[in-house]
Amino acid sequence: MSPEYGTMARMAGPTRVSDYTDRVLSAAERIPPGRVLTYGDIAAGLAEGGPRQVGGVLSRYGGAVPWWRVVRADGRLLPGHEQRALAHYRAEGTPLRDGDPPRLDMRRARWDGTP
DNA sequence: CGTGTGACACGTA
DNA sequence: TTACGTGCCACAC
Repeated sequence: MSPEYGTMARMAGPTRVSDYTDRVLSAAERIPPGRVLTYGDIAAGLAEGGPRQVGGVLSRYGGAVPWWRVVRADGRLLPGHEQRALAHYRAEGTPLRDGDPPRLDMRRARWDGTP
């Protein structure tokens, strides 16, 4: 078992993280390996908040979930984490458009939501 | 209660 | 193709 992000997040302080944070992290966790969702996709799926809110949550709690599966709509890798993300993508077989710099092949990597 | 700030999205040049 | 402006929405000051 994979320890859940919530374990630490909820126990992190006197006041538990907002439900919104909970939902965002849950959404990120259910993205299958080899697939990705954009910040906007998650925001739309939650029907709450926007892409920037999702990004904000991931920036703070991303370390507890597969953050590399949540990407920008243009397919560019997260600045400052390109190598880390790339390693995961290659390991999971996530569709990439090799080049310089390498980018995600959003057309094929984007998860339609069906497991 | 106004202003600034983001791991964003999208249209336009 | 990249760069910039505008819209967006929750949150800290």
